[in-house]
Amino acid sequence: MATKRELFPLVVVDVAVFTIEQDQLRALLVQRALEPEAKRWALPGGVLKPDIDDSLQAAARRVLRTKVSVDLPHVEEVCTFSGPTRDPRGWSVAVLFYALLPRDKVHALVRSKVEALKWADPTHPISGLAFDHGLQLRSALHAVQSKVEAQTLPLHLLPEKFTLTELQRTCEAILGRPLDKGAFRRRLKNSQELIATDDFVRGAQRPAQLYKASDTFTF
Amino acid sequence: MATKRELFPLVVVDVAVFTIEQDQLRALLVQRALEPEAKRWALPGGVLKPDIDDSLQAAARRVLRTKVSVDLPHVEEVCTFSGPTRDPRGWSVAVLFYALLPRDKVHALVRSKVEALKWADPTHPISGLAFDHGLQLRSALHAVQSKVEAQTLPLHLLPEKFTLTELQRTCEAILGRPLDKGAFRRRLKNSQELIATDDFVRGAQRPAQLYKASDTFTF
DNA sequence: AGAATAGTGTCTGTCAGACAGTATCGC
DNA sequence: GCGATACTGTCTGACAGACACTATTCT
Repeated sequence: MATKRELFPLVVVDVAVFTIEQDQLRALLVQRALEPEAKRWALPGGVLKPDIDDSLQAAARRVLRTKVSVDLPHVEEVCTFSGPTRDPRGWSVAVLFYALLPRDKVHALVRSKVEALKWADPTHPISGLAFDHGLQLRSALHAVQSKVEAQTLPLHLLPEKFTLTELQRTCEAILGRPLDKGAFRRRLKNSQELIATDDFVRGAQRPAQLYKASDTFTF
Repeated sequence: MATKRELFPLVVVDVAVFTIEQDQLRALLVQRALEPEAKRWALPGGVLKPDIDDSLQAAARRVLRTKVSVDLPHVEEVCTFSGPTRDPRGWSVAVLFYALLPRDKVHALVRSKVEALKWADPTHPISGLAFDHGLQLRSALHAVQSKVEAQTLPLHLLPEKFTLTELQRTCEAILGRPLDKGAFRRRLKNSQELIATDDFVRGAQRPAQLYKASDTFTF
């Protein structure tokens, strides 16, 4: 006798939220409050609600608003994970997204409907996550790394204005390897992606010029 | 009053099948036999069947077996299309894949459960396709072009053994621009992706050496 | 021989990595 | 002045595009 589950798969969205803390790349994990997989750490995710979501991407943004009270405009699809056994509730499709949280908004997150939040280091595998979220996190990391490797600037991880050194540290944190300062700055000068502002950061040494994204920039 | 459709989205897979005909890139279209959008041209696609599919990718391969009687081992996910209005049946998720059909197997296709088949030129937009398949086809084309632009060889479009000139013509058809012969061949010599065979093509002029994919090659 | 296609060699511009050098701050 | 960080200039090697050149076949 066929149940509804055998005719209609469960559709969920999961989101890997990345940020930068102390020049290190971090990924957001939430501790699940409800079954299945209650109490286990997982990527924030939720079941698609066709009655209130206008698209899968909108569902991903709703999940972030609901679980950590943050609205991130830039949410990108990575790929899907599917099959009869990845979720104990039955045949499921998980659509994975990633989002970048600006470094200066890390402490704006508020947990809601989850037991706890934490930031983990995604650059080496994390075991024990719920469902196939360990695999999903690796896929999301790879997607972000490919994007930066392909010369895209991860400006959404930075405040509105930032120094070139901060941007370089951010790229290095994502890629997991050092970049040459001269080559990095030369590339940015030649591209039209950044606009130099008149502001400078006055710290303990020589002031650094602040830059911002050009109007034409899109991640 | 909520219907089932408002709680469970329809999940479908669509596949853009590419091949090479007379040194031109072609995409497979099928004429739909059933409502909705009966009689209109579309990408081959079908509803996910959780009771017989082990994954979305397996569903995509099943669709190709069912509709055009071909089993293609290399089916890659592109992205998803979703929303309440893209399919008249209600809120739907379409997962788009692309597949490459070897040039020498173009005539192995047999229509089944569709009115007709045809090969279209995907390099300029095709209007009038069912659902959002015009948009999907553009996305799939872009995915294949990006892959080849990123130095991946589209060997699945060629017979098992092929000449370097044939490979170059194939890449040119996908990218829509000419490639330099010297640079193209130099790159292949330096990479370890191809193996030279002892066979030659004897045609109307100087024989050309045949190559095959190296064992380590993966698309 | 001539046409046609296969295949090679060479020049050059571009660009990234390496790294040394200069500039400007706080102390 | 000195340390620290910001920023620039230059050398070099890798590589892609351009293109001319040679090689081998058929007619």
